[in-house]
Amino acid sequence: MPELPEVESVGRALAADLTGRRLTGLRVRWGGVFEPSPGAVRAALLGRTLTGLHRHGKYLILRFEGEGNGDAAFLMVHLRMTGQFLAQEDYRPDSHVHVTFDFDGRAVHYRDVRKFGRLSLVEHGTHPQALAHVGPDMLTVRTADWLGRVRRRGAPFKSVLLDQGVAAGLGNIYADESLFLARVHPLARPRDLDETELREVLRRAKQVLRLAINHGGTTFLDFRNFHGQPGNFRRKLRVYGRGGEPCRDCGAAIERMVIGGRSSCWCPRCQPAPR
DNA sequence: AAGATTACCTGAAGGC
DNA sequence: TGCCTTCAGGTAATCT
Repeated sequence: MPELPEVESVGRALAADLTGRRLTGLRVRWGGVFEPSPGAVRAALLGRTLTGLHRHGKYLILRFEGEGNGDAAFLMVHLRMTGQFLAQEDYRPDSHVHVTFDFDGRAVHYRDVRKFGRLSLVEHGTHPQALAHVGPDMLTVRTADWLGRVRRRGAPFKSVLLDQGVAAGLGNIYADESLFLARVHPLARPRDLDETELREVLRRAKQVLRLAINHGGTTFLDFRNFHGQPGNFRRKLRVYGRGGEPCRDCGAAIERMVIGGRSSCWCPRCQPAPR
């Protein structure tokens, strides 16, 4: 599932391959991925050049310029659960490929088995509001800003980390990993922790995100990897998906429970239960 | 009004 | 050519 590190990796690959190229074709098999509509996206972007790509949390924002009315237009991408961009030369689209972009003859396929992902047109004027509901990026948020956002929260820390309005980018995997590294129980409430503990959670979150980026992410299919193999961070995971298995640090059995509707794993010895 | 629950989707896995 | 249920998780909408 793409979280911040996987989205970062996809974005880097897209930027490296497509920046400066012109969108010459748009083949749509299932128009439901586009907001507000395939026609609007086609009218706004076809014939224009991809001039920049930016990531914020789990969003990718593609900037298109040239021709048109002179103003830049943006395509805001969220891969949700199973969205992928694939560009292997010999790739044969299957029934889950909903859109194929042609960039000067180079085909880039958008594939999404569960159809949760969205490719949203953002017109020039509405650009500032497009991400208004999303908090600062988890990788670059300033400590004082983040502390102010979490300090009074009474929900389980696990849920606060997943709240993209607080800070954007952590998903279920890296939220569990961050709490393990910080030695904080997922049910601990931010308002009950002291500032040192809160700072440690943020420090560890940034650390694990950077580490995962350097390993190519955990589960996404990198479109530059013609084998379609996943990133290799999976083997580094300390608690996520390891319920019942021994903690790599202390050997205790990793526990699992549902918190805020999300499967959550932690080590009962390394992350003692809150009082 | 923050916190909890459900809807959106499909495929894998497991029980029987 | 087995059928059915459960699970997986990001976010928006809908609840309490």
